[in-house]
Amino acid sequence: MHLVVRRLPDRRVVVSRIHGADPEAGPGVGAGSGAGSGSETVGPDEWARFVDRVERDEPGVRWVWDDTAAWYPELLRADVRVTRCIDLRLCHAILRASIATAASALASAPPGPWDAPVAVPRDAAADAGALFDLDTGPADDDRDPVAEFAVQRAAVAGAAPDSRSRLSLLIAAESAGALIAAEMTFAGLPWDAGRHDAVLTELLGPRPAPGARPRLLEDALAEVVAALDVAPFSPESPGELLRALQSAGIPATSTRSWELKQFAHPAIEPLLRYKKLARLYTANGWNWLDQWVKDGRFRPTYVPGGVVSGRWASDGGGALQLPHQIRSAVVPDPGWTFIVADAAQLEPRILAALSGDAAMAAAARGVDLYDGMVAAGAVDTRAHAKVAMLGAMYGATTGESGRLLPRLARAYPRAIGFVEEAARAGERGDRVSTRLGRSSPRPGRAWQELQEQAGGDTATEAIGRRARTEARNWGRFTRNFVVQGSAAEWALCWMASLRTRLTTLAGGGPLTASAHLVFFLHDEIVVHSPAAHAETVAGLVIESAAEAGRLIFGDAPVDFPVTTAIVSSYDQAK
DNA sequence: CGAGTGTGCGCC
DNA sequence: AGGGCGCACACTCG
Repeated sequence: MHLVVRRLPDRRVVVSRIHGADPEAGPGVGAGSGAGSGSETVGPDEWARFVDRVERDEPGVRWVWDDTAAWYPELLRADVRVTRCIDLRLCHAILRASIATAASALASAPPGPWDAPVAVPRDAAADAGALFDLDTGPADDDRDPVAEFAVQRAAVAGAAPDSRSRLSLLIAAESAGALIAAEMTFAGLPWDAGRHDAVLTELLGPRPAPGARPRLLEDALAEVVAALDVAPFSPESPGELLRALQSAGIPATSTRSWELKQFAHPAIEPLLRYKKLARLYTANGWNWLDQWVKDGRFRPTYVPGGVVSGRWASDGGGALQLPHQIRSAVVPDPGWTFIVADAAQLEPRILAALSGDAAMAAAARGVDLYDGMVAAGAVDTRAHAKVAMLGAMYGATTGESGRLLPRLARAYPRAIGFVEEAARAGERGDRVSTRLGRSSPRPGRAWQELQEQAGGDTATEAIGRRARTEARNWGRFTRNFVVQGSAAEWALCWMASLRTRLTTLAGGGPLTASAHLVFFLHDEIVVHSPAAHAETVAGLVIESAAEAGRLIFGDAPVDFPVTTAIVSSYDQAK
């Protein structure tokens, strides 16, 4: 297996793999003939050194490859960093679905090898030869990255002028995100297993034998059984639990905690305690620790673009759902510290900027947007401001949030009108787009058929009701999509800007020898940094947030303040 | 017995 | 309630 390197204008370097017979006799770098003119081949043993040399000799180089997750971990293990890349797989997905490139050849082509998900070994780090042994996913022979890159550039070039610049930014940001995701997995989140064990022991009792319940869980269950005056049962089974509750006269219809909370019965408190502790035990207990924390690091796989809105997903260990209960186990190395930063009220600020609502932008001028709304007299309390805004962005129609909406719409007609319009578009079956041009998917076949049926002559009352419900459901999705997705773009730009600044600060050397990102959670980041650089890094985090706002919204008068905390464990932030 | 679905709950 | 996820477990189905 050899690697083919082809150079394009503008310091683009396209890399791909060749299967089958070697185009060159020996390893090393040579002028290739087998892979076409103007290309070089690089032997697998030379690959990391080759990239390192090009990065040094040709500043500003942008690597173009099919899938960052398949190329970059190998380089990181060799202490080689990449400054910029284009991740063709991620960008293909964006451009194929974007309304702004709907007329392109890329969008109108039938599904091809670039539409298939690429399987990457789950634990690439444990499998040193992974890069050269991939035998899953589409054959590389079917995926010519040079041709794909040309098709993608043509798609962007064919878009309307302001879409063009936004899509270019989106593509760069998405690709930078892929680099960051690989780097965060490589670095890992520093994790103190001893502290984690201490938290578990305090809350649950000592680690039980396999199959047994922890002592404090057992105690809570005994209290539940006594209070209900029933025979012992297994609360993990919703059926058994429901029967036990009902036999004690509690008219529960489900076993959800929020429903059980409303019943005044002595069994409820220990039952809720049981559920809380059981959750900790099963989701983030000793088994989780054994499985996910190795050598003082938690290394989840991040999945850039894993959510349709452009948010990241994660794979393994529930990285994006780390409960606050165990964040005290996230501890920096000796002599190092964490900078934890959080974008304050990101989504409502994004909405203010998206909609150009001057009144909401004014409320967003201060540190706390919700306080700003109260100060402007739009709502009476901060709690009301928050619940009303969240309701507006999520599409709440009833309850407190629904009642506050008219007031909000009077004070901020452009902002509320913006999300309402996104909802109407979804209800019609239209697609919507984020600020930079990521578009929502079309509703499914069943949805469209239902709407058509409801519009026909033979539609029954029941069909009409179902169609309207489904239309409103899809409208809530598109309503939220524009805000959530644009916020995800802001966060990508924030991280990408910060990554560049941290690289400059480091001035070279291995990734983990200087300040580096170790965690990302939608609107929050954690940097692991030598203690001496903490204040500097905090400053870079704030600069990067300002740059993200400028990149995406230009001179729109909306601030994106971030709170930064320099802490010696993750739970100390906020 | 394994695969798929539903429930409940953690995070934003 | 109302958007987006991942994961563990119970349960169902073939």
